[in-house]
Amino acid sequence: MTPSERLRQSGIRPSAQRVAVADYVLSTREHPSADQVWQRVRERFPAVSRATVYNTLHLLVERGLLKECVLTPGHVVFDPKLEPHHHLVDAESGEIHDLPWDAIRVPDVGRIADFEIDEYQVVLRGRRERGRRSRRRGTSNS
Amino acid sequence: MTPSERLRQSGIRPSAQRVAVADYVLSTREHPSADQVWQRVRERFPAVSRATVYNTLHLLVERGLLKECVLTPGHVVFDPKLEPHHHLVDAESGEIHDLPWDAIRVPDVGRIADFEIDEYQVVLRGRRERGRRSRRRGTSNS
DNA sequence: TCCAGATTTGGACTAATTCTAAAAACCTCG
DNA sequence: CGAGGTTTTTAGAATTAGTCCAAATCTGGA
Repeated sequence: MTPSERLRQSGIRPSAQRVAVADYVLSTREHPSADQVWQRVRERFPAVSRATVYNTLHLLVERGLLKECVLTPGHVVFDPKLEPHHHLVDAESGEIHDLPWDAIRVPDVGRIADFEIDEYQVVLRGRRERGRRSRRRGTSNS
Repeated sequence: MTPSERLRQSGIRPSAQRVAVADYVLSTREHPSADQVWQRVRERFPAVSRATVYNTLHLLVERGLLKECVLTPGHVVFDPKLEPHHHLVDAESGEIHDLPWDAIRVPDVGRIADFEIDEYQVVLRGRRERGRRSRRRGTSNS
């Protein structure tokens, strides 16, 4: 399905600007920030304003076509992968990698205390291995 | 151990301002933001500048006395609990709750792909139950 | 075509954080 | 104590990410 069709399906009128944003952000695996999206979109559509990019991103999130995630301080990024998955942050480069849901099986957390859990994910931080294969216990990053 | 002693132990000179910050932030369970810390500290020490509070918080994080965490967009908070644990975010109030490490047993993630994992935690989002006990599958929040 | 509503725009505005340069506090040694 | 050097603190300016706004532009339907 084309981005334009997806927009229409979600009740979003596919204006040229929106399609330009969607074209990029709904297919990337780069976990871009809003400003990175703006940069990208301006390459092909130099006139888009920042406000339009922000508006569109929020619209896409609202309609469930895009996910927003915060994994590192002061850095909100967007992720078009809708299926549940986990995230691995490279502590050195800051790069974010998706991990398939089944890579880590969390015993089902239907409820915890008196909370009903809407969603959850494991967030991992680590660094690319350079040969040495030590292994450490996980620690929370709170 | 007093906050002042802990500072000294970590090689941080315990100035009055730093002690005031540490007194609060190293013992709270509120997951305060930097500005909340500033508010708090000013109650007892009206002259502290915001810059000092930020400096001190960073120093504490650097020396490992405090953890910084981002769980919601545009909201960095601090957590003095150093032991590994998970986090549960109340989707309605935004409140952050600590979950004991053993509340969720993640099968050990020593390595994933070619990454060495430094730390990890499960981040959950949910809402306080009001009677109805449906249960949903977890979904990532990416 | 014309209109009402939807969309986009640039710029002003805000909030959070960092930076900066000067002032204040604090050691240490004589 | 008192000078001199280092560390810390301070106020405010600067920066960054993001929001808001009113005006201009566009669009689809009658």
